[in-house]
This record gives sequence, structure tokens and C-alpha cells, in this order.
Amino acid sequence: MAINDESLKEFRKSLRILEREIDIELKDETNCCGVTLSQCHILLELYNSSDVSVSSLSEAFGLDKSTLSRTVDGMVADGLIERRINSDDRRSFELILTAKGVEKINLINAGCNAYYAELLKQIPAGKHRIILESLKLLGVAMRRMRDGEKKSCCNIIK
Amino acid sequence: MAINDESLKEFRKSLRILEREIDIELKDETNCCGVTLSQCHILLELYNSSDVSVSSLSEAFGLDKSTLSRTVDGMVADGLIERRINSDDRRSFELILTAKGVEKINLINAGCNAYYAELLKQIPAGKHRIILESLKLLGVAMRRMRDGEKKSCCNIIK
DNA sequence: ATACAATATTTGTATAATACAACTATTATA
DNA sequence: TATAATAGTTGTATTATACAAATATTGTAT
Repeated sequence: MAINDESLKEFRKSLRILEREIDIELKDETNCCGVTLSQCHILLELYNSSDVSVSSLSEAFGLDKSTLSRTVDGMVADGLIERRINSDDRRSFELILTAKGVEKINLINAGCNAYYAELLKQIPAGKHRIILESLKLLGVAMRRMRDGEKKSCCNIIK
Repeated sequence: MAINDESLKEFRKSLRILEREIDIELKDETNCCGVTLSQCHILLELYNSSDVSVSSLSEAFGLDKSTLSRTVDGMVADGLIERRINSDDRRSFELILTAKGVEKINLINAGCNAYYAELLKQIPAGKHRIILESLKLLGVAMRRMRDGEKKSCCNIIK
């Protein structure tokens, strides 16, 4: 498949629609659990990664550190996570789930797993493998592009 | 592939990472063009669909109508779009791009096309077809789930 | 070893994004 | 025709976000 403008347009449209739906689904799921979408993203990150800090969240989400600092504030106030001081580097805190946080993320995961299990049932099983492969290929490539792009804004079209 | 919890977890993680990267890329692109991300999503929708209204945007994005109404206000004030009264149904306005809006979306499209063309070059050409197919399968299925789910919140895990 | 630069985080400030409820205007329906 | 439904806006409150400035700690180069 040659990469022409038409296929790019189609590709981008599909990506955009998918992005929206993922976002809407997760918003639905989190509303049910009494956390905001931002908080939910942090809970998911804590569940899936180790050594999470304000900085690592900032990096992963592409948001300013101050933004994450305040979201974390709220979650600490709600008793979902704790700041554990890092003895190696006392500038940073390791963010960890409290029991309440674990409970919450378990609830979210259960809801999302149920949703996506149902979703996958609606898609021919033979396609599941290529779907997973595709998502990974794209995610990895985009992340790599971002890492390589520590240049200036709009470096591409100039 | 049987759908077990482990593969679901992997699937959801890949989806989540991809969603983030799409969002970060688009944010980058829009910053360059002097519009906000919300405005950009509306510009893209106007570029790709016809008969766009506050209600249809609300539907497509899963956001409250009041939210869209205000974002549209800002864009009208900036001269990017216009509200054209619908003579068939005078409750609604058709939202249309102004010349300035067209210029802006062309800029955004050029930037995104360049980005994704570069991205696809980093992925084996043989995979392009299955990637596009996968995105479509997922997007369509999720949209269908959402349409079917006009029930209550948390209907799945209860 | 000290001065300077880099890193991790927080706080001050301002703005954008968002929802819910209440409201107006118009259209559909019983 | 009265009532319900739909499209949109506005009031109000909260959340999300960025940028800049500040603090504290660590790394580095002389």
C-alpha cells in the first residue's frame, strides 16, 4: 500500500474515532467509580508500572508536572494514593496505591475487562491477533517518534 | 486466541498507550496552529463530516451540549466557524468553516499528514493494511457498543 | 570542595474544559 | 390544542491545564 493522502486521511480518521471511543468508555467506567478521568489514568499507571512519580506521569501523559502534582494532591486527600519519600533521591516521591486505591482500580479493571471482553466477542476471533499486533506497532512507533522529536514545535512541516 | 484476563490486560494497555500518543501528537500539532485541542477536534469534525451541529458534536465526542456550545462560541469569536441557521428546523444551527477556519484545518491536516506519513515509514509496509483494518474494526465495534448501551451506568459489571 | 547546572516537586496565577441544572425557542405528538 | 421532545444557551461550580517562579536535592566541572 503506497502512502497517499487519501489512505492517510482514512487512517487518521479511524485513529481519531478510536481515540474518542476509548476516552468515552473510560469516562463512563470512571464515573461509576467516583473518580475523575485524570485520576483514573493515574490509577491505571500505578497498577501497570512500578516506580511511578510525578515526573514519570508527566512524561507518560505529556502533561505538565504541575498538573500532575495537583491531581496527585487530590488523590492523596481522597486516600487513594500516598507519597512515599524516595531514600535514594530525596527530591522525588514514589507514588503508591493505598488499600482504597487498590480497591478502586480493581473495580475499574473489572468494569473495563467486562466491557472489552464483550467488545471482542463482537469481533471475529480470527482478527484478535492482528488487532493486538496493530495497536502495539502503532503505540511503539508513536512513542519512538516522540522520543526522537525533542526538537522544536512544528519541526515536521517546516 | 481465547479471551483471558492476561490478554485483555495486554490489549487494554496497548489501547491506552496508543490513545495517549494520539492525544499528545494532536496537542503538539494544534499548539503550533494557535488553536486549542478542543477547537481542533471540532475543526476536524467539520472537515470530515457534513451537517455538523452542537448536538452532533455532543454525540460524537460524548461531551455535554453546553460544553460544545461554549467552545463553538469561542471559535465563532475567533472567526473560525459560523453558525448558519437551519431553515428546516429553526432550533438548530449548522456549523460551517469560514475561510480562516479552512486555512487552519488545512494547516493542521498538513502537519498531521506529514507526521503520520513519517510514522508509517517506520512500520513495515506489509503491516499497514492490517493496522488500518484493526483500527476500523475496533472503532466500529466500540461505537456500536455505545449505541447499544443507552441503558444505565455500570450496566456491565452489575 | 565549592560553585554552577540540572532535576523533582510545589505554588501562584490565569485560562480552558467540563458538567449539571434551569431556561428559551421550536418542533413533534397525542 | 396541550404536552412532550428536541436544540441550543446561560448560570454556576469544579476540574484540568500551562507557564513561571520558588524550594530542595543531586550531579558536575573546575
